[in-house]
Amino acid sequence: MARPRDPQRRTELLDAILAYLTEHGIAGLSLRPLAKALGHSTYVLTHHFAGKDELISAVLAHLDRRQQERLAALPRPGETGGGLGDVVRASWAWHITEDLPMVRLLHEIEGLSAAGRLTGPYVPRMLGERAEYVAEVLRAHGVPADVALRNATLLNAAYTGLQIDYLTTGDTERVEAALGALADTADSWTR
Amino acid sequence: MARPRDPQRRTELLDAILAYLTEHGIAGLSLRPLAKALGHSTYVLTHHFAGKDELISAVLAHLDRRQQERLAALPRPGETGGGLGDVVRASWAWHITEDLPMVRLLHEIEGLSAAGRLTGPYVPRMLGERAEYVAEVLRAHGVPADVALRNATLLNAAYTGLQIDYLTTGDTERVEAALGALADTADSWTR
DNA sequence: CCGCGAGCATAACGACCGTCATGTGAATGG
DNA sequence: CCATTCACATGACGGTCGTTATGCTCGCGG
Repeated sequence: MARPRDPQRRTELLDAILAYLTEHGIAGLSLRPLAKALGHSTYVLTHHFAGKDELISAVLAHLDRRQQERLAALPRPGETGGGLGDVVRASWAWHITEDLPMVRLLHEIEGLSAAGRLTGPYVPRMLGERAEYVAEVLRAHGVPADVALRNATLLNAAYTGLQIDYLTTGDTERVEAALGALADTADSWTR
Repeated sequence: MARPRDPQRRTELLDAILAYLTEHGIAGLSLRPLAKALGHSTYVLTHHFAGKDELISAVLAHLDRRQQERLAALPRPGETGGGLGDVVRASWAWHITEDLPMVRLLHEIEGLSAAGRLTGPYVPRMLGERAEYVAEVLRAHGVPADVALRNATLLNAAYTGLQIDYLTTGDTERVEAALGALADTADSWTR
């Protein structure tokens, strides 16, 4: 036996690919420009991943993992402490000011997935994990399980829709007024 | 002078193209398969539209027009008559049972537009027209203009997000419970 | 009824696509 | 230290892409 495989290489590549995708999108992805941006030949991509389709699946899985970490790092307002609206407001501020390219990519992916143009379990899984986070917070505040699930679904849907609205129209004032109302509603659920 | 141009041809083509796009998506659009589906050669497309980019712009403009007609045909609940929630429930039922492929296409387009991968004024304009319809209904019920705009934004965002959730996860029960709550909220604004 | 232009097919162009066989060098377990 | 395996570049493959030059047909205005 000789030279063992480097188990980190794949993750490094996925991080670099993800960074590339946040700037160039995923819909018209082409392997040659991607490889060039990574400073390699296209063979690196077909070697570590079986082909383009498998690469995209791996990227979605990686993205799912990264979003899970993001959720886990979020404050989990219990029966004491701040409300859910604070999480909404803080998330919005972070997304808009620090993480816009990634948010754009996520909405491109969600749109393609909703259109049935992206298969695999990762996108529905990401939606489910977000819903579960919110529902858990609501239940911790004594909200019955079915109401918690319904309101979590509604809150996430509205948040997503407002992001799309903002990204599409750029109308900060109108969208952030609506976001304020949404955050207030979320607060009213946890008080 | 001879044979005058047929002014209907372009609209006929756009309708046929739109029908094709609802089944095959717009992200990976290729002229050859599209032309074949129309029963023509690709030259029909480059002849009536300057090129692929202009064709897509024309399709988006056409789609915008079709959506305007849809909005105009919607009931306009005034100070008397049914509430806004009824419109929400009826729209949902129609979208899910009769117009799913078009809804899929619209979300693919919105996602691409939010990601900045689709230029032109048509997608933001469509969002604006939907918002204006809802805001107008709210104002007709005596809601102050700024509140009407804010709630219209919120309602449309939530509706869009719920559609994406449903299209992605297929979880009818959970999403329709949330839709019910949303429709009830909309009713409470117009009573 | 003639001629012209609209509508369209055909076929070719160069560019780019994803994939893969082959070759090379470096690293490591035995 | 050597056999082996990984990591990667190179270059070619058949295929598809958007676009366009050329030419035919057919329907209307004069």
